[in-house]
Amino acid sequence: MPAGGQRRSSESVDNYLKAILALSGPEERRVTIKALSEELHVAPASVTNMLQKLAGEASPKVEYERHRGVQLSHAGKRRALEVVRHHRLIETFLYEVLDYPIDEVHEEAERLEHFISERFEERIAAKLGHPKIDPHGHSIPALDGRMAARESIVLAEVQGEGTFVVDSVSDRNASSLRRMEGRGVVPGARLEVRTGTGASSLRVRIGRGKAFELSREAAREVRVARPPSDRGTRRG
Amino acid sequence: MPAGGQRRSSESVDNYLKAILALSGPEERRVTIKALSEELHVAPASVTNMLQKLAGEASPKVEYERHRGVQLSHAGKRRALEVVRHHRLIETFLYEVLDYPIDEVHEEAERLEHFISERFEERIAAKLGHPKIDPHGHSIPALDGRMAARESIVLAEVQGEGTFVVDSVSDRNASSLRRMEGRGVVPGARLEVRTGTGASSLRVRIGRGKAFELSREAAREVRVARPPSDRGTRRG
DNA sequence: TCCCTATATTAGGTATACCTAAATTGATCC
DNA sequence: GGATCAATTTAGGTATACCTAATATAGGGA
Repeated sequence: MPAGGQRRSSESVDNYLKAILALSGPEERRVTIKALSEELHVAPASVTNMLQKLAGEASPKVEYERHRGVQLSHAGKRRALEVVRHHRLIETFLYEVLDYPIDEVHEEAERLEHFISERFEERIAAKLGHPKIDPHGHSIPALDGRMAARESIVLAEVQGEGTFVVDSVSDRNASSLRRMEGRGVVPGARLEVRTGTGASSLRVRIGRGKAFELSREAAREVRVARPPSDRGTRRG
Repeated sequence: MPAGGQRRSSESVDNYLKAILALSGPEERRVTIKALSEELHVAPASVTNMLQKLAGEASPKVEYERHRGVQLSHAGKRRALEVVRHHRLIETFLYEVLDYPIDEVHEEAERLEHFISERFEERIAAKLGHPKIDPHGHSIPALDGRMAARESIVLAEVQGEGTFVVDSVSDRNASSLRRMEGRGVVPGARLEVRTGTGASSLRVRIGRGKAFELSREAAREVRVARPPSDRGTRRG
């Protein structure tokens, strides 16, 4: 037997499942080998191998057809959501209970998510009051895998002007995350887009603060929603 | 590269180092392949292989000579103590902060000890007020590897009668640990040995409770110390 | 001293999960 | 309808960490 991370349904497998879940989006499109290869920083050949293995198991975690990409099976989606639940609960726990800086939360969770027990999961959830949202603004899947759908759009894609509420900030890039926090771009903050059309950067304002520039690049990390008062209105 | 538990100084290697540390005792005797094989539930041949690998590294973690057993090198001891520190801090944290039952703490710590970051270690230590003892009564090594020496003896080896303080209860056997807790055999408890000579069981009493029988087998899991008031006296 | 046995070692294999290089496929472009 | 090319797949290899079976060795007892 290998290293030890194995008998426990495998860190690698978990990462493939999570990546497929993330890349297939809410519409659950098929995911290509290339996309997975880039997401996971693994050679395409290795991805093919792994998918063939996962598709050939007793209860397959993916549906895979040569040259046609993959989709999660029911079992695969279940496991992927469980790992996402772990990840987001751990992030919340590190942030709320252990006072981690927001930008260090992701990396630790990325490792620990594979190794915590059901009991650990249950205990931190209880300690946190069964949170539904993590510190980045992402929904935490429930125990049964259900997850609140969020209606939000990528800030970089906002056209024209408008007022929004910050929905989430991606945890993938620690330094960007740190800068966002420094500028008050945190979930729940009121965000006003001043000028957005076409330009390579957006001019935005947080609450009543001073307006500042945000590159489209950086704005790709942020999702925003219409403020509650704005229901049904369309302006952008 | 293998599963993922590898780039991080390896779960397996950590477990070998911990086992050598535990088996070599305070006198740091050489440890045999057989002892390690039994401790780790791994075939003797596998142990030999691993030790040869560890001894042949750039900065070797063990000193190994064919047919003469192993000892930890300075680096190896350092790492082993770091893992023990992780283990005991995690146990304390699970018990104190997450309200784990005492008998579930070990298994979870056994897994997580390999994967937490320095930051995590530092945060839980701070949260707990830099504890020196874990919930089983074991000393927690300091950051620099120093560990308070404890003067205690195995309860099973007590001859005659006497009054003691429970020093520690082994975490290796969950069900035994649970029973001990049920009877009040927990670190710090006052324990009186009523009759002990030769018999296959001991008659003991906790505090002012009712006396009960404890098999020598079970008593091997418990370490006791002379009560503070009893310094210098010898009775057993 | 020599043998015998427990202990240890070597030799050869397995599975996971990665890699590179070579071969194949499918889709598009002319 | 065939060529071209990017994407994918196959083939063959690496490292870790296990395993079993076969072999070697050390140290005690006759």
